[in-house]
Amino acid sequence: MGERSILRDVAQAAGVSLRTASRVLNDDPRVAAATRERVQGVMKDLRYVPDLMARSLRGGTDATIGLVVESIADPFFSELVAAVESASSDAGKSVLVASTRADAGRELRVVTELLRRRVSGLLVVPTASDHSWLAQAAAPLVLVDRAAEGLDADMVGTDDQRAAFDAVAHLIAHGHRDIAYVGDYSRVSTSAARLAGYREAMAHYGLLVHDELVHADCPTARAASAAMSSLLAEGRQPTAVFSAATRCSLGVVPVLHEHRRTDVAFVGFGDFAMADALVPAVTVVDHSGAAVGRAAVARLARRISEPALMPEIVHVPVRLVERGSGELRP
Amino acid sequence: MGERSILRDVAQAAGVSLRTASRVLNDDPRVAAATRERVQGVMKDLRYVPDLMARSLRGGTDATIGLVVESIADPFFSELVAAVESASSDAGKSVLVASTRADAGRELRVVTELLRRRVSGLLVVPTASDHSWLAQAAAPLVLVDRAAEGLDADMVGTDDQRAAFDAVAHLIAHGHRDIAYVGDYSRVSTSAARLAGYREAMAHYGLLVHDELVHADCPTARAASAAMSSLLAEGRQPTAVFSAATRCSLGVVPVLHEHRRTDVAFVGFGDFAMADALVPAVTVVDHSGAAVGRAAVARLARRISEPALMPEIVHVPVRLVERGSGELRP
DNA sequence: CGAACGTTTGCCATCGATGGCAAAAACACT
DNA sequence: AGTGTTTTTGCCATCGATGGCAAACGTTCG
Repeated sequence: MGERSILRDVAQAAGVSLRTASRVLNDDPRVAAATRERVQGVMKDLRYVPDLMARSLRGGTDATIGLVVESIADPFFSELVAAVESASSDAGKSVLVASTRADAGRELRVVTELLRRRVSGLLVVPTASDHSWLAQAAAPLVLVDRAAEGLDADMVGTDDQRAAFDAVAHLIAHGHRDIAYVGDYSRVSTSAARLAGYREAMAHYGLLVHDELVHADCPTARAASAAMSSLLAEGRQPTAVFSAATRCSLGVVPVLHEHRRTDVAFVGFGDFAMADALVPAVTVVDHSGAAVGRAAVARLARRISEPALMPEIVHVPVRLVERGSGELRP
Repeated sequence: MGERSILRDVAQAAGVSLRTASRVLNDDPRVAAATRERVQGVMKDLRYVPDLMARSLRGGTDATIGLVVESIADPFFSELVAAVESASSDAGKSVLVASTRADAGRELRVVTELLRRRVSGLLVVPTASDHSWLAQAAAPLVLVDRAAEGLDADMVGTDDQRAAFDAVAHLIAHGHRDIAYVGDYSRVSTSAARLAGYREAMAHYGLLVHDELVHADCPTARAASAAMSSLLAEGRQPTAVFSAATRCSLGVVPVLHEHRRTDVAFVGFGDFAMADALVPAVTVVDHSGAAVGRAAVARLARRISEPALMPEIVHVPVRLVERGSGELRP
């Protein structure tokens, strides 16, 4: 429970001025080798630990980055948070997390709060709505996973449309023509892009999109289950299904198993826990939060050091993990 | 864009002293109503936002809490992080997250880093190893999920042994006698407690534990899969399985399905995404990170306001979610 | 030996907000 | 009006570290 010692104590004990002690702390070369060693010795003895608050106040910026996501518990975002924390920590920065709960008001509040902390940079997964106010933010900013309306800033994410295109093209290449789509509402911009990719692939290979096979109204696993059940129960039967979100896959896949319709080909957007243990193992687009998180941290570091950079869109490559379910033939 | 304004600017513009402006900011009653209004008006006009670094430096403590977990991406921990962020945010505190990657050295580093930030409190999921050094920590501390060796501090978590006991007793009540155990190594203290609960239940109901049915060596889903496969392939056949971790369940359940042995009863420790969509739906001990997180934040708040409190162990109740797989009879 | 130079070191102000204390103002009352 | 009391306000120091500048030191050279 020893009193925590400050730089003044160190300086005093070493018989030097505060300024010199500070120099030693910051590896300033303008310190005689002997003095440096003496001071460092004292620092060890007193178990001196620099106070980051003081440094941040003086320096005008804190060695933390703020990360704002929609929901921390979501598998994709939790991977993202983990990767961001890991990469930042390696770069000597701590991470402040905050969630918006998909609420624009709350988003404004948490971002403001982070700015008050003088974070050295911000990573934000924008919630759908106007974000021009973010342009005022006095901190380097990188958008993650999706672009923000009314805001020209760096964006690191996946090329959703292209990834969806590839996934659907994969199914088409295996002979499927009646391919169902199950995904979230199109007002979520990433969902819209994935649906566009689906349509683009169908069109590109000269296939007709049957609207009854398109369910772009499943925000939850439960909704996706219902959608899949109804697809199997009536109307034109799909020989393959493309699920545009992990949440949806978690609803669709069990239904296929339950109805013993594992003959229906399946490709999901986003990996999930049991995917490779099921029979057949589930083919997915490897939409990993980890890769996006790492790339976002890298881009933010770049923007911090070179603030004048033109805003840029960075697309993290995704790959199709072929495990069986996506390679079934009709 | 616009220069960020500081309290001095506000004071100047309102024609009052810095101290008075500060009083207005902190709702100090010793300010005339008229003055207060004038100052508040100026604050609005200048879009004044107080600097938290300065406040923290002066106050000696920052309105953040530090959260240290083993791995952020793990489903249990990500729920925990989400709940902690949510509860803290409601209490006006930000959250700094850090992960230990199950490395004692890294744990020491990240905790030290958080202390340098003068967090107002620490929530730590200790990695197995001696933690007496944490007693020196100059910040209120609450351990989460498990106790730490050599450290007498608050602990908020589940009563693992009891929950495991109940789960196994549930299987026994449904007529099972040959109950297999699949779980992580016993050097993880929570795993040890769960195994103890299993043994206790068996003993309590006069059943013999067959060592060949006990697999306490599965740190991953893959290992659990292998364990389950070998259980089904040879030797004494279990009529029920108790999986002591979500990770393990994610390995065991697919194997049961793959071998079409869904007649084997199953109870898992920890809920997971597909559990209620499978057939039969999976009975689990609802070991939710959310509840633990909320309780931990509450306890930390209490400890911050009353530092002299005796350390205490808080057990968050868990309940058995009966969905079908655990109610099968032999 | 003193000038001129480079190397070390130290003093003071600063970042932005808050706490202690005292001064000023406002009010009550004899 | 004068004194006492309460309210309202302001000055200054402080939290801990760092930057600018100047002073002290040591060295080399004319």
